[in-house]
Amino acid sequence: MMKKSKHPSLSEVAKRAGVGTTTVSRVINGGHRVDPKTLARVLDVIETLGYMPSQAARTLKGDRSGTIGLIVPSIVDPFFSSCAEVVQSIARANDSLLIVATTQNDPHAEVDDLNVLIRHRVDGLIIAPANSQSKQLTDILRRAAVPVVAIDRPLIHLPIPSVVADNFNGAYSATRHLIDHHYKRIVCLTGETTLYSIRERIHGYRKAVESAGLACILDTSIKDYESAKYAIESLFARADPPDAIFTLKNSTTIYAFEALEQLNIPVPDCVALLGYDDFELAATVRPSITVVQQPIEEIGRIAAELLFEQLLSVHRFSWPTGSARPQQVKLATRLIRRRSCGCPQAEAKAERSQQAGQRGSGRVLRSMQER
Amino acid sequence: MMKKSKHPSLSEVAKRAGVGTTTVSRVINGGHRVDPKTLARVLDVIETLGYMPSQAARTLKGDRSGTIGLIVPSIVDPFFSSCAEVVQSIARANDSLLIVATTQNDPHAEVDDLNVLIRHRVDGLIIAPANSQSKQLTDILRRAAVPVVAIDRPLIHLPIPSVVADNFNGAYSATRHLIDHHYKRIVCLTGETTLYSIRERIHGYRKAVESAGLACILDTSIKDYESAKYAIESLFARADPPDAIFTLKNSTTIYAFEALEQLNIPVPDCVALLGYDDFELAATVRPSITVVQQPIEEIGRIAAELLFEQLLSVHRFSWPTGSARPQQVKLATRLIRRRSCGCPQAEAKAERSQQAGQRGSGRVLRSMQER
DNA sequence: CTGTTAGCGCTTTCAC
DNA sequence: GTGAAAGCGCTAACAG
Repeated sequence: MMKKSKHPSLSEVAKRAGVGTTTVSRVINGGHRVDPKTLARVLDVIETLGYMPSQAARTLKGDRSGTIGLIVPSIVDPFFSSCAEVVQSIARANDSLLIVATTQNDPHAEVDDLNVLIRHRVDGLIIAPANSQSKQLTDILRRAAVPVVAIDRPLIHLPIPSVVADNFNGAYSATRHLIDHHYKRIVCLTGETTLYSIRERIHGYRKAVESAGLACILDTSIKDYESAKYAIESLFARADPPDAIFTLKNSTTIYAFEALEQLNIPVPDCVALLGYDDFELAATVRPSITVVQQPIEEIGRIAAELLFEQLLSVHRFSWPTGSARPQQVKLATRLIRRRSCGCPQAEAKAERSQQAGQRGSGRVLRSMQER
Repeated sequence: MMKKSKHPSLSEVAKRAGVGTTTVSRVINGGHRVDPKTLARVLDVIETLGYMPSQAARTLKGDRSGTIGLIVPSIVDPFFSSCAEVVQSIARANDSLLIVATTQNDPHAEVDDLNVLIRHRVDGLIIAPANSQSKQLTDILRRAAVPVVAIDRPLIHLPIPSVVADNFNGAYSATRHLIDHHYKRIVCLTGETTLYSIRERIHGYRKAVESAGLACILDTSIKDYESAKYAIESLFARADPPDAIFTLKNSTTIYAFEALEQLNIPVPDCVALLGYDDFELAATVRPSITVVQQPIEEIGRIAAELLFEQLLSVHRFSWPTGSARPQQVKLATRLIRRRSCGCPQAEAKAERSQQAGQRGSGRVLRSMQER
């Protein structure tokens, strides 16, 4: 004979304990104002039955669902998995579960994910929008009236807070660094030019080279190792090969590094390499790679904190105090100087402690507020 | 005047459309057996109101919650984030959301997470248990009667399916490979010896060295770069330094690699290095690192498929057909020969295509079934 | 084809 | 301290 149903319900507990449902409810919510003897008995029944309150019922009753959603392009991408980890831990600290949905930067998938999450009545949402100006996305968000924080890429057309890195200045000062090294032909390699972050970086690069009177050599065709190798090969086949390469994305940096090695083009002697976004082995490969480091965990942490701030205030007041809320947080990046740009070798030991020490040191650059 | 409530309900839609709730319900569930004109009207109202059915209500009503849980040590760990990504995509294909919870291998956190997920009535669960033989964990799982699949580490004391890599043979043949290179003093470096996977690898290593009549030199103290460096330093300060190092974990491999470089111990000339678990730049660093590659995505994919198989069959029958279900899937690993073990350099181009080609080629070694 | 109705499991007045 | 009862939003019998 098998027990058909799945989970015991509160009323079953009440029955078995010989009390009313109210009492059981009180017990599982802290056990205040319950007679110690009753309390003990109810707890005992709960234990025996293995009772677990149904979040579905609670949610239906009007409570929060106890979940927040995270919509990102990918979860294998170290940038977003780091964010996810931080967000998850903050969610846990706020008694919430994290639902992760990935979009591969496909606006269609993004809208789908968003709708599903709304059906699930997530209490809040953190999203790295594939398209910063998607009308459809903002429409849904506006209607759902669910607290949202955008990360990595702001969401325009809508007064919602966002936490992003200062892509423009990160790229600008990186390029400046190359210029200071007296490189004259600095090429910029990238792909995914539809993304806000990449665009900002391109602007930073362009601003730097142009104001230095240098040529803006931009190749936006990099999609994989093959295209990177092809691009580099072509560049070096020309009469005026570049003397520095600035890659705007983690994977592009790696592709370029491998291609240069494959093509026997010495770095930094023949060409310098500087990448946007740090990665685990950037200091270990030879030559070590100079990069623009983003305060990834800070982004996740601040976004999550901003979100739960909203959640709590929404709980208290029906609408947040008149104070300006939608903050646009922009975090400073750091240039990590290693060998590939031509800088003298940093002592590895030093870099290690340096890396450890700067954890979570991303500073808030600007924190404008406006409705 | 601000609208107080949040989401419109089905009955509001019904009222506005001048129909009964059943009709609306039918509409949002495919719109079958509904008069086209009524259908259109209802859809219109839904559109206007921005109505989104409440999953909470559906779940309460007895439907599946449309969520599955994933409990892993960490989400930044490439191994688990890869699993997560695959699982998420399969979940989506089955109209389910993925809730991710991380434990940092802390059994306490694990139990907490599990309980919360059960409260949320996840339809199924994929878990990489911190402790394969946790009584508490198995008790909860048994009672909750929620479909579960274990990954990376099996869950004993309970007849649930698991999908793991063949750690023993992976480590065994890796060690054999070093032995075939005529190394005589093969040291094994690791930490986290409480984990099933690590233990299996140690067994594989031990079996190989012992049956070859070599010494078993095991250092289980590696926790970070410092400890790795210290261990290696100590080993080489001895009269009989090792001529090969076998690291059992991704991070350990990297620490060892960096420490060797730091200590100016040439690889593979002075000492060979072989690591368990492949990583992105293993082929790019110099020397490139020979590793045991695990079929990570396969693990995630098979686990998710196994899980949804259970979910579907549970739906049909109240209990799965008498056939043996709890499969213990063990997937073969591959030894990727690169330079650090002393093998001649593989042509990089070849490795690239090789890597691409072998994606998802993890073969099922054994697939035993037993109640 | 369509409406009425009875709960799903829980919280929450409001009485006792 | 405690219980009875009214829903939260939805689905699924049952009637029509």
